[in-house]
Amino acid sequence: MNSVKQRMPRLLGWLDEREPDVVCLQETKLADDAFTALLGQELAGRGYEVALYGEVQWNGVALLSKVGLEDVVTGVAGAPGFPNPEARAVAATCGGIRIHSLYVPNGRVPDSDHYVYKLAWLKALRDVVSAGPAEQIVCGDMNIAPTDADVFDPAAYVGSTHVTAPEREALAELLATGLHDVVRDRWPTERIFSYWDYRAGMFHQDLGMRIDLMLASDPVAERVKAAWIDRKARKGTGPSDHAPVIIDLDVAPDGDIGPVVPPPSNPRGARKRTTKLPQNR
DNA sequence: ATGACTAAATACTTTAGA
Repeated sequence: MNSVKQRMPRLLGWLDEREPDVVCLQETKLADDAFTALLGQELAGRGYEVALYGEVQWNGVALLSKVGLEDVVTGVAGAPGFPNPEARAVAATCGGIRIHSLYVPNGRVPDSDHYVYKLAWLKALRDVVSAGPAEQIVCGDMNIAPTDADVFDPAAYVGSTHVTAPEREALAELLATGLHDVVRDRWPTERIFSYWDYRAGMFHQDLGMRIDLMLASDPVAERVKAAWIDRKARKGTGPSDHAPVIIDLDVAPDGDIGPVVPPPSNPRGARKRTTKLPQNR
């Protein structure tokens, strides 16, 4: 979000456009009471239950759900603070899936105190996910580009955080609990970024990084029918510097995630689409 | 030239982001 307060009109417009069942927000930069005062009514009116873990100035995460919001846990058990606990994780069970909305620490400079904090935080996260149920989604601003294909120019990031071997190893250990990077799996060779620096026209030149990830366990990954980065949401006036990542899940055999919607009756017969769809860029 | 842009607290500047 880079401030939910600054992004409120865009957020509400995006919710109305996409109508997601579950939404994970990061970098809300708002204390919980201020979040509720600002957005409580707007979200309730759209059918969302809300779980919040915010603070006054920085960080802040949220989970919105139309399909249930049970067993809410804030923070990551066993994770360090910097030095105090920071509002970087909220988890809940929504429609039968354990969902984690995460804002992984930045790391700032390799080998700095903040970098050590980032790695320790990720290790604690791995342990929590490892002990979690079979159906999980681990998502948010992971602040790691999984491979060099996930940055516009690997040479530009040498010596920077987000691409170092220990960070990528920490991500690999998280994935080794049984998670799939479902957006990369869907677009194995495409240039796809989720973050572009505000400066120097980086977005307009498509010079970015893919650091916002949607990681799903096996039974959830099997239900992914679409997965993409909503680059359009980064355009226009007053955007965040990140774009939303979206996945569309098929309804589970037990009906998890939303009501089963009957197919529309179409007495005149289905019409074939003949116009070419625009590219998502 | 560690610049550029955006946001926050508290404040007219510093810290943070990545």
